[in-house]
Amino acid sequence: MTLEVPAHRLSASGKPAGRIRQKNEQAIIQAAEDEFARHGFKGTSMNTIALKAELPKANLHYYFTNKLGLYIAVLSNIIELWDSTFNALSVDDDPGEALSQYIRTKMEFSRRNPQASRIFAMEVISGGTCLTEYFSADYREWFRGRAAVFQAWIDAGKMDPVDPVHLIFLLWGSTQHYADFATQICQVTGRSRLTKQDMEEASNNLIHIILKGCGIKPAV
Amino acid sequence: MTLEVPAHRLSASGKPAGRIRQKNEQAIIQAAEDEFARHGFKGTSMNTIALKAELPKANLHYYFTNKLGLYIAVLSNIIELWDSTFNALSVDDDPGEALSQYIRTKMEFSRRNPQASRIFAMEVISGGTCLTEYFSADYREWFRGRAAVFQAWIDAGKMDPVDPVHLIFLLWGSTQHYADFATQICQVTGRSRLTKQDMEEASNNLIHIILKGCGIKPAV
DNA sequence: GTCTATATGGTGATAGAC
DNA sequence: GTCTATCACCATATAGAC
Repeated sequence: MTLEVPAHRLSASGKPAGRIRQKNEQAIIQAAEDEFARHGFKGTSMNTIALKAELPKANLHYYFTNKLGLYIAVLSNIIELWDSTFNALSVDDDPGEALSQYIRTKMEFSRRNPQASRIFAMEVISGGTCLTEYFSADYREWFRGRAAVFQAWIDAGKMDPVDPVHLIFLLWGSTQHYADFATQICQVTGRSRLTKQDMEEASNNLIHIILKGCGIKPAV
Repeated sequence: MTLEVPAHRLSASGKPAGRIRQKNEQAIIQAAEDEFARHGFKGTSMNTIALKAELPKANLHYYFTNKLGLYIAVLSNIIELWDSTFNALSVDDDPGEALSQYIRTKMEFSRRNPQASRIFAMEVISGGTCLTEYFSADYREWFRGRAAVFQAWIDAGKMDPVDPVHLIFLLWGSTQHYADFATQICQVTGRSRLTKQDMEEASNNLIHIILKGCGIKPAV
């Protein structure tokens, strides 16, 4: 369920990477995340990334061969974190408890890694051509497995018979909105940034509406 | 509540535009929408737009002076349509009726104008620097007015005391998700595109969960 | 392993012929 | 009003010195 790490991410010999390499690669990926989140793939220049990483431009090509390789490396870094929260949901959980926890975790993730969420969003919005490999048959299978958890809760009479697929989209859409559209949210609410408290209030509201809307008994 | 139309959108004399001009400008804006939605502002080249519009590249500069002017023209075209649906909500409406109608309208808009939604999304995600003028004090005032409608419904005991501001974000986020993340939705569900029927099912699910979640009596 | 210097092609924009 | 020809610049990428 992760993007395959491209061959050129390994050191030329195939041995584990050295200290300098690790440090430099990390600095480059960090800088690239900032730039890709703000300008997308095509809109980002290797030069800007190099300046931000405080490394010669040619080094980026040394570590990642080309721009696409760097972009894929950034994306795979992100996606590894991404689905893990959603994997925590299990048939045996209490729906109210599990969903509340999921929403809080996802919102906290949105608060701490807004750029990760934004890069993923921009990639999908612009057609997701770099993710075709990721959005494979495996991914569909994984998604069906996740939807099956909700179906099991429905069959057990623990929640209303809503469509599990659309419920997942509601969960994803409503939580990611706080990372991706933070600029708009700040503007209309007159804030300069979303605080931890803002996000907790948002979580509480989402939990109230979604749980009640699905006929789920709230967690105690 | 609309972006000011730049002076250069008027013909040089200030008179209404001629037929050829109107036709060419429309073709350019249409082509620009496609490209900006796929590659963002920086990632889009005037050349690509010109090729898609089947016009000489220099014509774009003739009609819109520069790239930013064209982008703003596209954005203002979009935003005019955008808020109009949300303005329809009024204190005197029945909440169940009005919200159901709003969700359906918004989803139908997402289905018919996915690119519009995506350009707006990418602009906001990447910082919204071109929208600072639009996200003005006026916009905050307008937003507060919209939130007040929900507050009035709450005060009248027609719905639960949820936070109106977060409810608006839930409405925006959950409906736009179907336009912006259509690629991901199609991949996980194994569809090639979202049909009218898909969107109606999605609307029904959203309406069920959100109305019930807010303690609103469903429309008859 | 690292970085300077450079090749090659695409970018936004414009001058000036029609 | 419209479009051809061209500018100055910046993009990605690489060759080769250290």
